[in-house]
Amino acid sequence: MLADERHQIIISKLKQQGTIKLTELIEELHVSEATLRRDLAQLEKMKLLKRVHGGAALLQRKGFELGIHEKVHQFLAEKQEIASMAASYINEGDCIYLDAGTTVSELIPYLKEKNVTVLTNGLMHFPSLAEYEIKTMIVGGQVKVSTNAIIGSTAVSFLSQYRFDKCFLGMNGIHSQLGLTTPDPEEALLKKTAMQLSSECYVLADSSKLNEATFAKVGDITDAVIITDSNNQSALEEIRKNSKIKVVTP
Amino acid sequence: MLADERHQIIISKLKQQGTIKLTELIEELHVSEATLRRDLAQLEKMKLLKRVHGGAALLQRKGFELGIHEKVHQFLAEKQEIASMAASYINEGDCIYLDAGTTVSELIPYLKEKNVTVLTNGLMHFPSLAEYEIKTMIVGGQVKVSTNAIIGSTAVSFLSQYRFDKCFLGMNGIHSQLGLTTPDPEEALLKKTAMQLSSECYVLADSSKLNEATFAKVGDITDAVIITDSNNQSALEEIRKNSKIKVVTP
DNA sequence: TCATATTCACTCAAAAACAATCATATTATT
DNA sequence: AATAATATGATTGTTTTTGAGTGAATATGA
Repeated sequence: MLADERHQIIISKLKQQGTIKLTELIEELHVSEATLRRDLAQLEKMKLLKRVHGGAALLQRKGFELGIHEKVHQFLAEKQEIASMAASYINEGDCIYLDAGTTVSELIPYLKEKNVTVLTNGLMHFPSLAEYEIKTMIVGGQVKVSTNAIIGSTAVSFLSQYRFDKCFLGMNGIHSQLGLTTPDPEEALLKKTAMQLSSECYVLADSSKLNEATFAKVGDITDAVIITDSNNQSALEEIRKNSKIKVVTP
Repeated sequence: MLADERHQIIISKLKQQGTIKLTELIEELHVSEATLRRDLAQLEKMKLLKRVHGGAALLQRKGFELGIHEKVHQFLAEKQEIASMAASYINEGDCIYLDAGTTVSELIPYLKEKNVTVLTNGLMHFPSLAEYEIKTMIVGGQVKVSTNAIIGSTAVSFLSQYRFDKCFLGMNGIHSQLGLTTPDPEEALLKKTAMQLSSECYVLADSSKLNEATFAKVGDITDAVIITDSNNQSALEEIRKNSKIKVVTP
């Protein structure tokens, strides 16, 4: 077995389970302990993992991938369905704004064939955008570490130099009376700005966000097309009355 | 069997399995080891695969993690020494600009205790900056996928809204007559802009860059303090004459 | 705290893979 | 057909990878 192959297996197993024992790897790959140790040492040097006593662990940097591990898998199926529907609204050559957030992330795989230009404030989207070779611009400004989003007044004024065919936003609260809300006022302002600059606005949110409200208001529910799933029928009916809402069916 | 035929088989098998062993190919194609080695060397040169010990692997240029890593390890010890010296020039509370590039990356661990504010155009720095919880701003603009750097006119005009105490730049060529150079004119322009906006400029480059020149000129060697290692004495003497150069000793 | 059991880092020798060279075979050109 | 250009295969010595053995370092449980 090639060393490179071993490395790939180690990394993929790590990503699956978060940590891995040396003994486990010995059994599975049928190579000596010394070799595996060398492999781990190399991979550590490449900053692909961190060695711990007895094996290795993912290095959870607060950069690109953090938080993802907990959040990303929640409602993953729903998020993918939602993203798939959202993608159907995109036309060839559109210029679109992608908000930070995990639901919006799921939209990226659909973008390649649409040949779009993307502006985003979500640093976590970048690896994926690069993978699909999508023409990308990044909003300049201050980085909010906890969400890997770029926010602040600089970001707002940067954003206002552009116009978009469509914007795709994540949202924490969608309420029939209280409108679209998100906890951080800075983020709210950026979302609001993006909406004003876009011909069409889409809010992507799983149904757990329906009939919820958080601190800072972004806009009214009529300001955007809301795309969500059907796992929260009671809330859906409430909101359906007076909004442009699209519901994906599983 | 035609050479071209072999090449196609190699590539298709690679795409199937991700990696391939040389011994495997020998058995399957019934040609000598030497020939296959030559084949792999050629295909590698055409960037259709990457040779690894024992065979070959697909080169995954996807996103971040790989591709860069080959470079990361070259001269790593030197880069760390250089970064360490560069760090000694930083004062508490400085506002600094960090250029994209692997050498500059090594500077980041030293920044935490200095309590600096960082503006950078290097997306690859972000995970590390986040890890050390450094106050960070990102330059807005177009992303150049191959280097994960933000460049272009937007980036330049974004940059010019700021002033820095120090800037730390990577550089591809440092030549006593031809000055500081880098292959991409867009990147050169951004570096140049950063230098004009900074009170003090530092160029971080291992000694393999000395007495080399590439396409686009950034400035003269007197425009910045050059920090390099001592592994290229002949080039050092040439440059030492008329520049502010600092040499780290291993 | 101590004793025990893992786990670790290091060295060394064997094996595998490597690059370089040269002789031979194949193909192209005149 | 003769020659040149290229591709191939065998041989060589060198480098890299590997696995086993050793003692030191670290965790675990009494």
